Amino acid sequence: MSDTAELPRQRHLRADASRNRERIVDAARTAFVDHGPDVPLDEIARRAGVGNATLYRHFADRKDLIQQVTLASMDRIAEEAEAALAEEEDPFQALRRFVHRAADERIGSLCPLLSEGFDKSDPEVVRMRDRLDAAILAVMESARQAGKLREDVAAGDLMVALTQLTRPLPGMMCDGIDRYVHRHLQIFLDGLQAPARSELPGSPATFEDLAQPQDGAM
Amino acid sequence: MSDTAELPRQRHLRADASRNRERIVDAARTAFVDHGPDVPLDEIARRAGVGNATLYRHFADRKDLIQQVTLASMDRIAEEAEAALAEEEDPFQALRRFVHRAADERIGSLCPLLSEGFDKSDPEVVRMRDRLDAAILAVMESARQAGKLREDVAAGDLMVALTQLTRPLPGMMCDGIDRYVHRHLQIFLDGLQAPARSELPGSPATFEDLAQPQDGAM
Amino acid sequence: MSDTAELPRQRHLRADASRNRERIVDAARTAFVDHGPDVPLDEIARRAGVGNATLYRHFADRKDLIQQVTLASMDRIAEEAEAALAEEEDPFQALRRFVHRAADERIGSLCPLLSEGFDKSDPEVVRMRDRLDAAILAVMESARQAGKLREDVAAGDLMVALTQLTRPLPGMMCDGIDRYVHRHLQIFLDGLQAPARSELPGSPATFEDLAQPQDGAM
Amino acid sequence: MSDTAELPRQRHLRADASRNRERIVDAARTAFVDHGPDVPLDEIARRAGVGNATLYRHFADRKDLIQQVTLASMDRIAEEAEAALAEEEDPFQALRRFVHRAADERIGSLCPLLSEGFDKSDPEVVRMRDRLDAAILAVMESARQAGKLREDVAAGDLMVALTQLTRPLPGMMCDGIDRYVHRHLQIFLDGLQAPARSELPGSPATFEDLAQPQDGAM
DNA sequence: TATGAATGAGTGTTCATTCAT
DNA sequence: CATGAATGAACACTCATTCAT
Repeated sequence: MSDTAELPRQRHLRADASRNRERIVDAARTAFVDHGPDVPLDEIARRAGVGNATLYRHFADRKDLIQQVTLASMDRIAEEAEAALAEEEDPFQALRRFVHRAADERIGSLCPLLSEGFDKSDPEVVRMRDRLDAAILAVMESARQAGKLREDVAAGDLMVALTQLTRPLPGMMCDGIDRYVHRHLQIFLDGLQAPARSELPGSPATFEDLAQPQDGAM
Repeated sequence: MSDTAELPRQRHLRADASRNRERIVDAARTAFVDHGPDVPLDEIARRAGVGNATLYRHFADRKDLIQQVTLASMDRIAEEAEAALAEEEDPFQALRRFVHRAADERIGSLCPLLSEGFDKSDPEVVRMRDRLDAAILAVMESARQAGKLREDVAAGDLMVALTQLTRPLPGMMCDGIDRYVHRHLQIFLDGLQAPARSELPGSPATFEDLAQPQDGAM
Repeated sequence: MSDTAELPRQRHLRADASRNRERIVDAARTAFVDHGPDVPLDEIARRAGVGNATLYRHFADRKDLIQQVTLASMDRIAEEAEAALAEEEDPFQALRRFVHRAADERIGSLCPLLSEGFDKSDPEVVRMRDRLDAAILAVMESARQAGKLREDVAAGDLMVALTQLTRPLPGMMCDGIDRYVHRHLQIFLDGLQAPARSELPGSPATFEDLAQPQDGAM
Repeated sequence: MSDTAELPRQRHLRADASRNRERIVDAARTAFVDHGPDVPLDEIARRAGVGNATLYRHFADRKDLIQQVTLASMDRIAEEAEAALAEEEDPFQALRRFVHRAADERIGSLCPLLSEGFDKSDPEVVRMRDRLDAAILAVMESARQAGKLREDVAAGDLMVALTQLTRPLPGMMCDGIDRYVHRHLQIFLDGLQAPARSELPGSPATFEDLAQPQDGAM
């Protein structure tokens, strides 16, 4: 009935069960942001106000939970990219807006989780990645067409740098790092602007590159 | 016989004990880089080829080990900064060189460790931080004097961004992230160049700011 | 017998969980008696027939377990004192009965545990101590009124001596010390009888004195 | 102090070695008194001002050290008994004096150590026990002959009670228990005086009984 | 279905004892 | 002979995951 059709894991989910699932995902994101990726699952369950076993009813294990949380985050970020492209007149300004909004989504505390044992072959993941890839590519391509974005960077470069620059420092309150995040992103964006002020080593990293564990490219 | 007067923890350290200490510190740095800051200490001991208790003879606990490893790394990085300033003609090129060399030192996998329960009042730490601060400030000031470095950034900005951009993604082979690190640093450096292409939010972060847990500045 | 409502730690405790808790407390008391206060908690769990983590679900740490075991023991001993006073005609005989019954409760292996890191400010402990204090005082006062108990002793004296004389010798089978316990208590009781046969050094120790870590009195 | 010829462990012991041995035994006794029988051997070595390995050169293991410390203590106590008998006119006063002096020797913190894995067949132990037995028996017999000591107690009773009443409470500073020790011993001695005020359960425990691990007697 | 409870495997840390200088 | 160093075997405690109500 409601538009949960976007993540139709289980077809017929009881109303309270569906609500529990939502709460767990939200609690997990918050917990990851606050205490890092090793936060006890019991803590997440506690924050969500459910028993620990309920968490396991919805998510097979920690990896699965991370997967779902990450998907939800990617969904939001893709929306940000799409909105930025649609609403901003200046293409490079759209890129700036997207980047800063993604930072506010705490993308840094979630995307690193991608790397652990993340199942990149999961169809859900593939679908979401493609969507996000497309959205970001669109923003970048628009800026590039306008001559505002340097030529030697690709979407993968942006995502990795964005992720890294917004990662919480372990043990440091999020407010600690937050003070710097937007400054550094702004500097990085300045570096992305055309004309390029230096030559980059290596080759542009596309989104697909992120999925490949091993790469000999240089 | 000039002893290693630089870190005179214990006066008379037996030759083999000293060798073990070195091996543990080395193994720890490698292990932190490979598996993150939560790597089991037993794993570190195993890599160092010593028993676990030997590790505890040299380092009171995980925090202490991190402290020592970090100090060793800061030492190396300070040297890099000093050497870059002394040997490079172009002041901004000195900054570039320092940043890329620091990345090769895996600074990203060590300095974040600063944030956890790091004892910032430790005299050794204070001394090393001051030295590193001075070295980086000298590089930056030189570049600034030459009109190559934007005005609205300070040493703390550089250190945090450098740290973040070089952090290993947990679980990802180091080679994975390494592919991007130097590209991103180069972009960031481009963003640092004068003239500034945008206005930065917040205020420049000095080295001292990094030591303060709570800051209301924005 | 005290009703179980006296220790309503958790409101709704599942039947099996409650049974486990009981078994752990019992196993702990036995283990403390058999192997002293440093017996591995795993051993206690093993005796109770539960996993080690189950023990930690019920008791935060060793201190907590000791606290609970001690409380249970104090409860039983207080009952003994109350019963002795109520049922024995001869007041000094009531004292003798209480002392010997307390010995059978293995009080010696538990009350010493009071001294370590025992949280004397715990409301449960305070309440129980006050109850035990009142019960013993009543017995002693009754005997004193009858002119059977020497004047220069207080409840603290009795408790400490009772505790010491009934402590198990580490490593000695309990039966080893048991052979002597009741003999020695009987002798001690004889020494407590009025008229006093000698003058005691120091001053009577009240129950409150036992709670004070430091005392200059002599 | 008895001449050192009594403990001719090693025939030709270098002067400094002999001094070290003494210091270790002394440190061990103090450490046992202060921190209980589980005090780390390194702590004892530290107090003695020697390396830990030196301790192992003199004593095979913890058990051996305990054995030697106990022997030294028994030696002192035997002397006290002999001196009391020789110097006091009133036989029961001799008993009182011996008991209080033995308490000052912290016998309680050492004799319990007898029970653990104590090698009772060690000739040294047998010899010392016989000597101590004889000394105490002499004191008691003297008092009994004078009609001052009740008939139904033996030397083993006295030693066990004396040990128990002078044991330090774990974790409680020694001064804590010290306040009570002499009071309780005095009461116990009063209970020992003839005429007996009650009938004792069981049978008198001789010194030999203490050596038997298993006893069905009652 | 949701839940509290149970559990075993894992980690940090200590300590008795052995080794090498 | 004396010592600092090394070590493996504990033990306390945690947590992801499974079980039973």
